[in-house]
Amino acid sequence: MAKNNTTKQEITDLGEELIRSRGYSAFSYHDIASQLNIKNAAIHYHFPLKEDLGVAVVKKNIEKFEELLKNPKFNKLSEWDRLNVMMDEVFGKYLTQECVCLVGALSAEYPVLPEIIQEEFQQMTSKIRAWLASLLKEGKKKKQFSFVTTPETKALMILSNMIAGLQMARVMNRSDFQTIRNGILKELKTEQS
Amino acid sequence: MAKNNTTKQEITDLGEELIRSRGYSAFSYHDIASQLNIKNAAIHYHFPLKEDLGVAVVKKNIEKFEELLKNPKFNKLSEWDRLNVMMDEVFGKYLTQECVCLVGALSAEYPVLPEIIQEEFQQMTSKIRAWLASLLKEGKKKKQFSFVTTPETKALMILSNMIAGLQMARVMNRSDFQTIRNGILKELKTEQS
DNA sequence: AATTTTACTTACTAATTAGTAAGTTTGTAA
DNA sequence: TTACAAACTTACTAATTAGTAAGTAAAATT
Repeated sequence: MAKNNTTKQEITDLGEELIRSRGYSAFSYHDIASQLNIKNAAIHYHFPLKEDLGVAVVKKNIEKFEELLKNPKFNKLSEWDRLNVMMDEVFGKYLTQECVCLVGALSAEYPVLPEIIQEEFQQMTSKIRAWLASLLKEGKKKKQFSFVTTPETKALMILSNMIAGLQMARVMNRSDFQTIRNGILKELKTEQS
Repeated sequence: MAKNNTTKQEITDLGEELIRSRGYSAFSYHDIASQLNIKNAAIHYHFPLKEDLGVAVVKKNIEKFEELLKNPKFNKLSEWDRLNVMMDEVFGKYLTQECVCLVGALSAEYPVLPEIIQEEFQQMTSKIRAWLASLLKEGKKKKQFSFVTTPETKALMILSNMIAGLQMARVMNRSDFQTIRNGILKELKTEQS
């Protein structure tokens, strides 16, 4: 038929949304099929195994992240502004839906994920960590950021604030994420080494 | 038969471990039955619905937490030491297993939890948050802690560090949690208001 | 024009799942 | 000692699940 050459992408996008809202274990091919008005087997045509879809979702996020890092406009920004863009684009943007970030969704159910997803997911988190640590290091050198720990430790702390900030915002108040976000920025401004 | 009057408790304990390691959606009554050498229906005898077991697990944790808060020995400790005990008892103790804390496990799959579990879980998180905020407030007054945000914000930040710290430790390095823990303490020592 | 490939649908299977109904055995109370 | 209740097991059901095999229609290739 080939009436719709974007079905595969629609499946990937909805798959990601379902992973972020319900988790990898808790979403089913039927959820996707019914929402996209296609049949179960159509999803299996594009992604024979559920783990194939999972890997595609993680890979898509890695690519999106790497494109952001290569974006010249992004790289012209100050360290401070790049941190803000990261917080808003990679994490805060999911606040409007009842979603968490992909890192938060997948790390919570890490032991039950298929090995191939675990491996891809490790790649993703280590890339984000490494980038954030280098941003913090550079920003500290330029006196934009102030913090007392190593850049690697501060990167871990900010990342965990983002991840669980979204999770907690879903349980209690939507504003909890913004509260945490503002707290991070305030500390980066005022801490002393 | 009544040969074992602790079966119910064993089910609750294993249920909690499974929720923390695999998640609420991803564990089944069969997992419990096979590990405890009992039958499926034996679990349904004690907990007719899966959500009944979920609620029991959350309630058990609330009680454990409240008993800690009422413990005279615990209350004689300094704010600094109470924070350390909380970090180690409520969170860090699960590091040895491939588990996260209950807050991290349940908040990640919050939207798919039965309503009755959601409500009980909200109680739990708000109690922890409130207690931590008051500890930080008191500790700041006594010059034990130093931080630039409100105690409520700092409580949120430390909590999210604990929650996602355990999640990330499972994905990357076990030591990530300790790194975050030590970072929190270092910042509390050295930040300026 | 004939053939093959793409992108599906129809129709299914086998496994896993929460949950139930009807027993069975043991301990306890009358 | 009889009745009853507690704590199960046996044996099931209905629903959901990932995954498959075979067919079909349109599009691209030859």
